[in-house]
Amino acid sequence: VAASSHPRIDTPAIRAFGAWPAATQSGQPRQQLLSERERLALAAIAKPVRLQRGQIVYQSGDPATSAYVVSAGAVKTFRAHTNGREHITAFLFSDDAFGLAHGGLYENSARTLTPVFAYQLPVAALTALLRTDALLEFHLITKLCHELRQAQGHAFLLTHRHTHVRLAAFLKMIERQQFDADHTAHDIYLPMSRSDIADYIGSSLSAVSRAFRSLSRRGILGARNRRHVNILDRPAFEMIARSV
Amino acid sequence: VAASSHPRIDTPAIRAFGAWPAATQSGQPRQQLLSERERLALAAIAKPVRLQRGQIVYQSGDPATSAYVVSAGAVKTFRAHTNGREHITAFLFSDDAFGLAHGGLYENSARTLTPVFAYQLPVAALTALLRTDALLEFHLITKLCHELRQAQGHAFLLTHRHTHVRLAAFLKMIERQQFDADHTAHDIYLPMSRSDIADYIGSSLSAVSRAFRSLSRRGILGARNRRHVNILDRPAFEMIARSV
DNA sequence: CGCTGGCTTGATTCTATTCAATTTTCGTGG
DNA sequence: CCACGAAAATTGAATAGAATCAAGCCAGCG
Repeated sequence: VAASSHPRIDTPAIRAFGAWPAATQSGQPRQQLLSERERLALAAIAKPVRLQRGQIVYQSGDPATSAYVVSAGAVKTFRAHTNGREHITAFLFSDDAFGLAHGGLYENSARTLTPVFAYQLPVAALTALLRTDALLEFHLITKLCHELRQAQGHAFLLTHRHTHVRLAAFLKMIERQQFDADHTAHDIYLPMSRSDIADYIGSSLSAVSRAFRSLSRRGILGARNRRHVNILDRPAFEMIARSV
Repeated sequence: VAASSHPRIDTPAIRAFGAWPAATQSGQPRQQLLSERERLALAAIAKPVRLQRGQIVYQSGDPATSAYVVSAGAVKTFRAHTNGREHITAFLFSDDAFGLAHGGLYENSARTLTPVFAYQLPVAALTALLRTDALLEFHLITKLCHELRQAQGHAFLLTHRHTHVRLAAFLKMIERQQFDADHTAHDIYLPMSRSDIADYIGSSLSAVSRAFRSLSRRGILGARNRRHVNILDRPAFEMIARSV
């Protein structure tokens, strides 16, 4: 949290892997995209919000008045299947953005998984700001490319037949997220329920449970408890996840 | 082709549904995002290319030297599964853009499905242009949001258990695409093979074939031939596709 | 210490995959 | 223009993995 290239200040931050080799710094994973100046510009129009765990941020179909940038905590975005089940489009963590709209209406719903600290950016002010700041826009484009790759990766993950493969790919994704945020911690923290995982990887709750069981019975996965797991057999794990 | 708001000129065009209600014109589906000025600016750095059917545009992992804008024809982007099968990330048509990179390398491979006329935009020139043109960037952001929604929709589609539901959702997506491009034609043209459809909706070739059969046996789908289908029972079709 | 919701586990059912055999379509050269 | 060969698509039979339904377990919390 401390030893970042930018000191931790109370302004919105956005991180992503660059689409193109970054002019500023290359090979560096998922670096902060915004300069101090840009973060201050965003902070000028942003409203800091604290949300408690399990709170709805917005509903699919609501008028899209704001975009959001997560500063701390975890959020899921989702939409409803006709059968009543819920499809999770994405899990969002620190320095991620959400609030995608279509024709002025939110495309998905959003709910917090933990207590969340976020910045709320009114779209009117945001678009006005963007029209005048080409560099800020460029950084936003980089972030959007990142989210697009993530969404494509999600779709790719979903095409695997075996639930344990989808689960391994999912865990790898979360691990990567967390490694980028904090290089020290070395178990995987899962802020979402088994049910949420099921709704993200497109399996039933039972299948997810069985897949966890299967991976730990085979000595590939260990668990401090249900929300803290760690990879015991890295090669075997990669072998399974790389099926993705 | 003729009665567009912009006369058909030899410059790159990009279309998308706006994320926010368009300031210029609202409710209008998938409108042209670029002004004459912007298209000319892009044309100045673009190289027009003609590609024959089935040609590889680039391979996953190649250095990403250019982005592409399709002017006419159809393209697929895809990546390989470890089992040798191919996962199709997207089908691209007129006024769509492709060439997404990660760290300077192409994320997917791209191959034409038909003869294609496209504009090749060198990334160096493109990023240079973007840094100076905030409005062009803003339009690009709109397009990226559109592609992100498409990718999320793709992932959503993939979570359905029944192949005929995935197929119906896919056909609806293609129909929508083509309706936006040409409001007159009223059968659905499928430039891709059954195998490509299978690789997009995440089913086996056999399952796709059976799903087509099932829909036509039930009188929901008609077919002039394998590449031209039409909806016979719209309510039933929507009922199935709306499961998505 | 017991309750509640999240999670695990078991038995059954069902659909899609797989493998394999045909049939159809399409491009090419006679 | 037709015939051929190759590729694409359809169809069939057997199998396997996942969904579903339902019952029990566990953990965290009052």
